[in-house]
Amino acid sequence: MARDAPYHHGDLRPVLIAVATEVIGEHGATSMSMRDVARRAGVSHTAAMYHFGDKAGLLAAVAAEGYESLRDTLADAQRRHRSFLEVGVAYVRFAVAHPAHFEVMFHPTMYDANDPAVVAARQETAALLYGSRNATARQMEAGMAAWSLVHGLATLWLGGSVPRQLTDDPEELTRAVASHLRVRRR
Amino acid sequence: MARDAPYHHGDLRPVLIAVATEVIGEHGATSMSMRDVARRAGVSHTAAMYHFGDKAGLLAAVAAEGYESLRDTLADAQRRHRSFLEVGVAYVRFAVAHPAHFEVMFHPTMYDANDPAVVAARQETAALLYGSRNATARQMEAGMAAWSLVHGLATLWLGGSVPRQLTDDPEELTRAVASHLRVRRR
DNA sequence: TGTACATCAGTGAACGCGCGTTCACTGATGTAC
DNA sequence: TGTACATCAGTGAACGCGCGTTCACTGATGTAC
Repeated sequence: MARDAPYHHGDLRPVLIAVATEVIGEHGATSMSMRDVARRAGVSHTAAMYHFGDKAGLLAAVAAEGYESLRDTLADAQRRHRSFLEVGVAYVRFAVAHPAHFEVMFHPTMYDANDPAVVAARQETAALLYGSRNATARQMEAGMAAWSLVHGLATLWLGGSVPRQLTDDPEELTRAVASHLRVRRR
Repeated sequence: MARDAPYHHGDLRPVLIAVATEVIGEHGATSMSMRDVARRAGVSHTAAMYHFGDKAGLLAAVAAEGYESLRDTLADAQRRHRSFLEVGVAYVRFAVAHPAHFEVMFHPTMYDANDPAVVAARQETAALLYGSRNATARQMEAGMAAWSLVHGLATLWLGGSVPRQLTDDPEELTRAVASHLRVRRR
């Protein structure tokens, strides 16, 4: 790979993000190092510094990609099913399918949380969860209830806190758990 | 402190756990180092190795202490109020008051999750959340619903994902959010 | 009441390692004229 | 169509640092006789 590699990689930035995501999935975000990521990408570690400035910059890129991907996933579920339950199911499915992105996204002290790309995608994601961009306090509370439920379920699942007896399938679990709750009409 | 310290500390183990918790609260669990903890406790870092074997051992002790403390907190709320809502409120309050313990507890890859003290306290905690030690699948699902809700809320709060407009008080938020949901009678 | 000895609880020096960051540099590419 | 030059995208060596682990050792304490 390094044998016939041209001096200019041509597409290094997205490759580094993908490799970083892979490493984070294996060993966790704080164990990720720029040197390891660069090594796996077949490139000097200073090349990674060039593209992201520092380690926090690379993690910010992972977080931004995660929020964008989650936003698209939720928007798609919303458009196809027009069902809040299905949005929640899509949320859990995303978390389980992309644990590395999920981990980084919700640990904003690890990266620059004011990164413009992160802020934009995160706001768009939140708007989908609150049901509207200019939600009332009551709407936001109801949105937080739903968000908390699926976020907690996803987090507990990833952390291995869900009893094995229940089910092997996170999607099935989400439906079963949600069936025990209903939104109160106030 | 190091000037007149006796050769035998006399109570080093709990002190090291407390210092570790402090460090984790400041910089996160993966940034915690045995050397830093020992340094802050005024003791050689090999003394810390002696008590916990390795870094994972110290984190297991923090997790065990966390589960025991959470178990006591939830049991107390249950005993005093006989209300599931109050148990949930106590859960969120615990997480916000003890973010370091909370962080370690739910990242079992960081420590030896089969540590007997951890396993015991964790099972007792789970039993409180499921409402019973020998719960049926339906009971466990309902328990997971409540647990997910408060766990998600606590996690999102600690991660800074709750909009500032809502409230500054996590307990108030928990009550407001929970008021939008009711348990379905099936 | 001594005393010998095992065990417990700690010290401090040394090791090799991977890390992030900095630096001077090079090779490839795009652009103005 | 050339050519000069700026900019972009990378290299590789060097730095100082903190880390976990290991090692031989020491000082204090508990226990058997």
